Amino acid sequence: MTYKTSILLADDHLLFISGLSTLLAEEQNNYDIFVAHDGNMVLQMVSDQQPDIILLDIGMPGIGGMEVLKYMNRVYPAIKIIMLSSYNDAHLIEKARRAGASGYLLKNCSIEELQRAIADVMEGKLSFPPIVHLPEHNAYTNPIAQQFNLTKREIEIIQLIKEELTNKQIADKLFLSLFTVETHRKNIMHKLKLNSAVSLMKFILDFKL
Amino acid sequence: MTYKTSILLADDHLLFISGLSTLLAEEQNNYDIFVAHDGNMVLQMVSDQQPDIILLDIGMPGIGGMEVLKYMNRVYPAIKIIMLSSYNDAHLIEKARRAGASGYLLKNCSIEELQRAIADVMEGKLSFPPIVHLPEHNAYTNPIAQQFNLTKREIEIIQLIKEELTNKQIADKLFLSLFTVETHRKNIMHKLKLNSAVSLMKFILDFKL
DNA sequence: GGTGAATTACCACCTTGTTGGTATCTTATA
DNA sequence: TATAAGATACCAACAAGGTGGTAATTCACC
Repeated sequence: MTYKTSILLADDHLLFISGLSTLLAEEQNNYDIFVAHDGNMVLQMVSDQQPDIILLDIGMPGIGGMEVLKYMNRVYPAIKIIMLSSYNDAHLIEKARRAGASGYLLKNCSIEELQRAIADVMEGKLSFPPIVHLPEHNAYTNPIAQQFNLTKREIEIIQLIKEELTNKQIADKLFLSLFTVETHRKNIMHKLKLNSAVSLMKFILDFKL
Repeated sequence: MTYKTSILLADDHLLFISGLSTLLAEEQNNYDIFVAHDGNMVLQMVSDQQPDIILLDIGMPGIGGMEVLKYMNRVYPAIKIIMLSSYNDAHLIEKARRAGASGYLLKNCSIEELQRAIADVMEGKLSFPPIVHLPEHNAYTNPIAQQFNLTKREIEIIQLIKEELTNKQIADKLFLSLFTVETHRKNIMHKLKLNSAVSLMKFILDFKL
């Protein structure tokens, strides 16, 4: 009999782990699947079953995935951990890597990618998404900003408004006249069809400018 | 041959819908399963397949679940929609109900609950979680609000400030003197250690008051 | 019944932002 | 090179909010 890779699925969404365990159990590669739906249960299952790999939801309630990861890494360094997350966030990925994860998978990956990652990790490799320097959604490429025809300077000023600077402070920072900043602000307000500094702040935060 | 209930699974997490469709396909009750992983694909699949039921993730990126729900309800009123969500949030549940959903399921429900909900909805019933009046995290019980010793009235006024009302408008709405509102605002600013209306708005949004 | 917190109300002075103008200079581009 | 868009700068009148006061009334709670 061939060796079965034992996998612990840890995610608080029952539907997700039921589905995923069915899916994995169906595959010809044999897996032993265990499930846990909160941090405490993970700790329990790990000490009971000593799985090879844990697929660990990063966003579990209570003891979160990151905390479990750090704990596991300290107490069971032999167990490989692949973080599961909804977010393709370079920052999160880095955090997981530094905390000792063996991999990071997006929940919208395919089953093939999942199997590939499991296989890689079992061979001792790491499995992280390539650091894609996507056209990052900074303020300048923000679709909202484009939609409202905001200019570079206007967006720059919006960034400072977001930092709660007054027109005077912005003028000093950018070596501009107070009048100039007022003019820019006036134009911004027109373009966004707003009529108060407070509304502007709400707009900026709501639309993540 | 018995009639198969056709179900469209709409969720951006491929692993989730792969798993769930396997799980549902395995069940003795026969389902026809289709999947979609974004809002546009949902619209496409619905017009192609005319499913009986849509299991619709409330948090899809791009065109969100709520928007799809509203659209479906208008254009295909015969199709029943069960919202899938991670959040047991009375407010969200109410929103879904009012927008015409036939049900609301938590992603951490069991497969049995899912089947029960599908069956109920096919019979024309509604399937919503019991309205549990949990200690709701409204503005009044918000830990931040408590930490800063904000009074009921102050929180009430903060809610209106968040709606971009001016002091005058708040005074009219609450049948108070403008001076009174100014006083409340002054006290709020002191308690939060802020010094401008703009900073206050940022604080309110950042801390989700 | 007294105390303190909460709510209400007022005033004067100041700072900040809003609005609707005008006007010059630069820069990208057709 | 002509034109348009962008950035810069100024002004005046006005609106909104910020600050530091005072003070009366209500209401919960000891």
